[in-house]
Amino acid sequence: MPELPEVETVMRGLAGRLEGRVIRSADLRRADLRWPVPAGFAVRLTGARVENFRRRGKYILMRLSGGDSVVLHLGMSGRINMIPAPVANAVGLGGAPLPVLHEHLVLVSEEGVRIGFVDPRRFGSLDLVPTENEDTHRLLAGLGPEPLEAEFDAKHLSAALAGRRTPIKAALLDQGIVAGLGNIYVCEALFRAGISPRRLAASVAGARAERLVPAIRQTLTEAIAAGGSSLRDYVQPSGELGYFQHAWKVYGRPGEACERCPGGAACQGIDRIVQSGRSTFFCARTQR
DNA sequence: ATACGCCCCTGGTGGC
DNA sequence: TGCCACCAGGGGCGTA
Repeated sequence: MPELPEVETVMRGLAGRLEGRVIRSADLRRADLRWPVPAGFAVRLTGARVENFRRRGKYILMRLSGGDSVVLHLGMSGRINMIPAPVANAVGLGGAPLPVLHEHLVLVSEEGVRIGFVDPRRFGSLDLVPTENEDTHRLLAGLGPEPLEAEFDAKHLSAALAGRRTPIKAALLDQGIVAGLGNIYVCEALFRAGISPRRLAASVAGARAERLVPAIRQTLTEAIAAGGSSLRDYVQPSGELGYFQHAWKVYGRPGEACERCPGGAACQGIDRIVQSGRSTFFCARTQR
């Protein structure tokens, strides 16, 4: 599921409820995620105060008093369930909370806010790293620049793509080139930039990179403003749906006319192809 | 160094 | 109704 806009939305939701709060209990129910969750994980969280959050690419970092940062990745199917503190003396129908399938970590704050990390496919991960060394964590060390920061510009992108003989689609999915893009937003950004996903990455350096950088920025910024895209299982921590999926211009819309092809005979509609095993959606007429 | 399959895992959907 | 193939927002790893 989650690409940069969804991860950002999840992080903001967590920050709103947890920042400055103390974790009363941490219950790790499964440790066999993408990688084994380290021994003692839950103990290190229990009693710690949540200082603040940071997002790096698709990773959420939760900084704790005591010097640890939790490194959370949502994988393909990860999400956060957040239940506000129960009203005093409230009696639920039937009492006991419904068991949540695939809920691997449950945190309860001192105020009684309940945070659940749910991840059916278990491609997500949980780890700890000293806050002062966050960026040296093995999963973060190789990440490219943040696409919404100033450091990400056409000059940097051109340099990163130089000599790359792989399709631009694959290059943009490479988190070492730029951090946070996934299958949906790469398709959308390439459409906006008018660049074919099949074009060799090296040939995007230059004028096309000048178009691609703002296209990526705009796509991500608009998606964050919409609360991300809700597909299948993605919801904001509050349970609200993101609505950016309604703004997709090519992703998931094979056969439809693209908005830049007003019904002309030259337009064959939005194409779906497979690149490195994953679906790519694009307009063959307007993306070159 | 780069690039491409394969694999990890569960669940939903659509065809027969 | 049942079964099965295929698809899904990620990404590390082994191999060529």
